[in-house]
Amino acid sequence: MPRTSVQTGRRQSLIDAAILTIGEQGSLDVSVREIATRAGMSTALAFHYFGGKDGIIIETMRHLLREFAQEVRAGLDCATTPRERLAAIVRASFAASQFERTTIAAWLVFYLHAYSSPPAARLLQVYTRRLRSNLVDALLPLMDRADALLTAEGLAAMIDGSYVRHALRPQGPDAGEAIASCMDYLENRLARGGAQ
Amino acid sequence: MPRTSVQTGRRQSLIDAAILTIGEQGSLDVSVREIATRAGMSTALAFHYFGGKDGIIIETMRHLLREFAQEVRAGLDCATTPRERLAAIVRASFAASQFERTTIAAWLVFYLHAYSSPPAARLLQVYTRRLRSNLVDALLPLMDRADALLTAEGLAAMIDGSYVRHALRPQGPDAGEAIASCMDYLENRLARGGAQ
Amino acid sequence: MPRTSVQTGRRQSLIDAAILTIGEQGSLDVSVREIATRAGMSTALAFHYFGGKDGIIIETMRHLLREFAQEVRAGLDCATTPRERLAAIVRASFAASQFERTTIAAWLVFYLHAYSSPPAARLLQVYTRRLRSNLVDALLPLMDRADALLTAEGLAAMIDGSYVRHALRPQGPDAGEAIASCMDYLENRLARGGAQ
Amino acid sequence: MPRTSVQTGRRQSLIDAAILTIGEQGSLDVSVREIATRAGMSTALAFHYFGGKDGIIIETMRHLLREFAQEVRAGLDCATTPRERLAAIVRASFAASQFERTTIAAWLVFYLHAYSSPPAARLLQVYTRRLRSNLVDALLPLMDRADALLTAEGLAAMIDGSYVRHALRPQGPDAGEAIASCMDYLENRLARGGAQ
DNA sequence: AATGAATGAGCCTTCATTCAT
DNA sequence: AATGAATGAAGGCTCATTCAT
Repeated sequence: MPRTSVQTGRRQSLIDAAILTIGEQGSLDVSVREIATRAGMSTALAFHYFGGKDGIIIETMRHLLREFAQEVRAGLDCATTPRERLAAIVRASFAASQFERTTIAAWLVFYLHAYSSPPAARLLQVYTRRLRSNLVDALLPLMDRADALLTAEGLAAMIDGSYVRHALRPQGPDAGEAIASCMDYLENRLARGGAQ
Repeated sequence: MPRTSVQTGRRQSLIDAAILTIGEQGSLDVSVREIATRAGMSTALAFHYFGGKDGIIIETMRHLLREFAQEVRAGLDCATTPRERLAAIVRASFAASQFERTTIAAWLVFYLHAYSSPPAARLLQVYTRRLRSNLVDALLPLMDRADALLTAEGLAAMIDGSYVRHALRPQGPDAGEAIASCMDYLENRLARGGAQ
Repeated sequence: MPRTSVQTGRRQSLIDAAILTIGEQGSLDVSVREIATRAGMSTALAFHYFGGKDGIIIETMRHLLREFAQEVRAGLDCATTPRERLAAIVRASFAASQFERTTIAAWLVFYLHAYSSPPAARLLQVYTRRLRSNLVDALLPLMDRADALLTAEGLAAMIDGSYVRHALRPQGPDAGEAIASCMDYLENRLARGGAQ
Repeated sequence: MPRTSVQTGRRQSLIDAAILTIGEQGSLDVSVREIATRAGMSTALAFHYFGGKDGIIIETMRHLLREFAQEVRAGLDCATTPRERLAAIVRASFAASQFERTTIAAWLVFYLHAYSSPPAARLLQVYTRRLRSNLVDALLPLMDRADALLTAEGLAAMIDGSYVRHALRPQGPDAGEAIASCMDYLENRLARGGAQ
């Protein structure tokens, strides 16, 4: 049977609450009770919807990844030149929906979680690979394959590093600076032809 | 009274076990019991030495940071030119003692922990600032102040990003590649004068 | 929402078990586990209902005080003359529901607990004051205010003292003797007009 | 071998610390560590001297009882008439060395402890009986045996009750009032011949 | 659909106690 | 005599999870 709209709404509330709670705490060591309370429902209902804490975690992760993927797709749809495509991917990474203190922390938590949880690792890998192939595809018209691979890896590292560092800044994250850093890296790679 | 050598040894065992356990689990949500058992002592003794779980965590963090600082200092002592100084810092970041799967994960865990724990945040900031000033000092002979600040931030992001990404790779981290990436970033910044 | 009858029953079971356990042990140093087991429920459920050990203690104390207050009220309702009112209060103090070895010990434990626990002290004071004003009110028709205050205090001391002493007697407490002692004190005060 | 004076001093320090700690806490649920620390020695030394927590408790109790017995004996030595003997016993009960907030609480704690600890009960009974026979002996010249027994019991209850009640008063205990209450009780019994 | 009741497991922590020095 | 090291046991409490309603 199809999910009722009420169910969809409840599920979404719970995922939102999970991101918030996990992000604030900077850890998965949060109780289902707290998440459920925040989402305005009983613990038992959260279990009913997601089957368990693991379900909540995986579903929350999936939500974050899906949102990011949409952001990327939307950006790519409006881009025509390779450079525009690259800029779109970078911009998507720091889009408003993602680049907020709490959400950043949640991202990092999931990164770490994937480190020891196979299902989480699988989930993350799917998106990681897709992003990587997006980057390489956009770079191939601009350089040879070897350079493209290195540049993609470097850019991805730059993006992730900016994520981590901005999350830590007391003054809060700044998407503009992060994007500028990444694009600067990219421009330098393009200008120098990746000569190492 | 001075710490006896047996106490020092026990404390170190426990810190090592903590890094291992936290790193493997990718989380601070590990029991003191597991850490203590791994270190070959009773839970109660761990409390006797560290006062509590928080004490263990903070002390473990301090150990990691101190070890990194030593690595940096050792590298800087052998460096003469600015470029060598920069390379030394980068290399220290991926030194063998740090850049191992488990240790990397522990680093990230502490990063996240600082996110919600003031004492951890203070501790981390001390080292973060020192590293930053090391980078800027080494860059100032090579470019103007504004560029130096941007480059330092970018290089730090590149280092952290490489950390995160290498931790996730199924094939395990590769210090050589990470160092190459960071040095490439640096060279490009130097060559182009940071023109954005 | 109103407390379900099952909840009320469970709560009462736990309070009864608490009185028993605390009374037998003569101390608050009893484990929640023991109380809960005796009440036929899990430790976790005890926490669910009472929020913690403190909650159990305070609620148990409240129960004891409430029961005593009811006993007093019931006695006063049947009394018409001042002397009858005084006798009623004395009798209530040694009523069957209160004057049993275990319960007496529990009373003393709570007395002592109030000594170092502000919430317990507050709770106890409310009842102490009410009892005192009951005594003084009943005495005022029989003597002047100054004497009434002294007599009330003396009678209260006599009641408490009988409590303590009877609790200690190997042969167990004897309500009749205790009541006789207290009434004798009272009669002497009335006969001599409290001349000191 | 005889106890060295150093040992005697240490033991006394520990007993004093025990009275203080137990009295403040209003409970035997205090750690040996706290007592020992307060007495300025290590936990292990406390064990060395007293054999265990039980030893500390019993010895502390014994100290309190002995001190009280001395106070009584000293008072009786100066008394010549039966009335003076009775007054001496009452006064000893509220002597400065005993009637202080902390000490009172400690007394009550031990009373309760005797409730469930045979050794403590035995100890207490010895003194209880001696006090009782002191009272009866002093009363026999003034009334017949039956009345003397009742009066002794009543006076003892009055003393204990005053103890309990004064310990609880926020304004602190007042020895003068307590003594007056007890002597008033006694005078009334003597005047009326204990006619019940 | 939704929730309170209920619990076993586990965690952090403290404690009384012993032992080697 | 005196102490730090060391531990098994126990306690209060929380949590993920199930179940009956």
